Amino acid sequence: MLDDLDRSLLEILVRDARTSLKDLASQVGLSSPSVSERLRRLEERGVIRAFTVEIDPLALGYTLQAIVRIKPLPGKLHVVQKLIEEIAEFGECDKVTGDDCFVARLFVRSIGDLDGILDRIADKAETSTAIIKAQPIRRRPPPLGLPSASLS
Amino acid sequence: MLDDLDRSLLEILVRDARTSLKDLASQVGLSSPSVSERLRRLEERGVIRAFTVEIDPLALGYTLQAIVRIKPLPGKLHVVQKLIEEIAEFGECDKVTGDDCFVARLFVRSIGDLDGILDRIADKAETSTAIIKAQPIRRRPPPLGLPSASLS
DNA sequence: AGACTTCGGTCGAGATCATCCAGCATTTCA
DNA sequence: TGAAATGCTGGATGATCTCGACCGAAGTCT
Repeated sequence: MLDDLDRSLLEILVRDARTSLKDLASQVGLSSPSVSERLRRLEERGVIRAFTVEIDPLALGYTLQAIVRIKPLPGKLHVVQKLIEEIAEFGECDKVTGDDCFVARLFVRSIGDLDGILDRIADKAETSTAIIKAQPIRRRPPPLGLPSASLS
Repeated sequence: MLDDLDRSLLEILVRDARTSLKDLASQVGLSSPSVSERLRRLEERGVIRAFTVEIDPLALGYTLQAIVRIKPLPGKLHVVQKLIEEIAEFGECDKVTGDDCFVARLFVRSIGDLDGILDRIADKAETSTAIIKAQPIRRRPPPLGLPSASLS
């Protein structure tokens, strides 16, 4: 499904999505039209979901991040999910197995904001919040290697 | 610190990091050298942490994701943190307040892999794992608006 | 006030890059 | 075996980026 060249291209683009076709081409040993075509197909197939930019939340004034576990009250699941989606400060949300239904990441500018946002769901769900003190690993893709690399 | 033009540029780039300088320029109403200079400074200041590509984990064979809460045994904190960093399948890890010290995202290709990886830290930490069933919100940046938009 | 400096911007020319197209090698399959 | 499909290359052409020169507004110093 993905060959070595595709993987090399992805690896380079993960590090710098603005690498020119020419550079990509010379790094993987192809011509630029070939690279262009490969990227087009990777996007088309959905392997590449998006070219994007990673912004430092601090630069936008978000000095605090929290992981919030959210357990909607009976019958409130959909309302809560919709609410979460609408609150732009939620930067990520997963629906998981187990007692807490959602695990979400919240960006806030102050403890006050945190309180304000959690208040908005307080009557529809139980929440439990953990403030992020450090980020040992920031978002990174899973290993690009062949399906066998689990025992690194 | 960031003016409206910077914010517009970031907004465009979040959607497509490969937008050409010329397009950026015409969309925000500047010349391309100006845009180029602004991007350079945004990178230099660390506002832009990276231009990157978002890859569908499924395309790499990772059919399963889990959120793992990890509570190192007494004295094992640093060993555990190092271990997590070294295991490439951890796609994200935050150190948080509260009882569980780390909250991490794990990409795996199968339940077997999940078990294998958790085994590697089982003797150094208590873990509790929640399988991700759906992703209501995939990674997105916090609102780019001015510091006041918290009460959306 | 007037002169100087800095900062961020424009413009235009030359260099660089992306894209289009024709053509070629390889593979697949009836 | 031959036809079709695939994926590559190289070169021409048009688009884009970069660099230097210059400009004007705003702040600073005498």
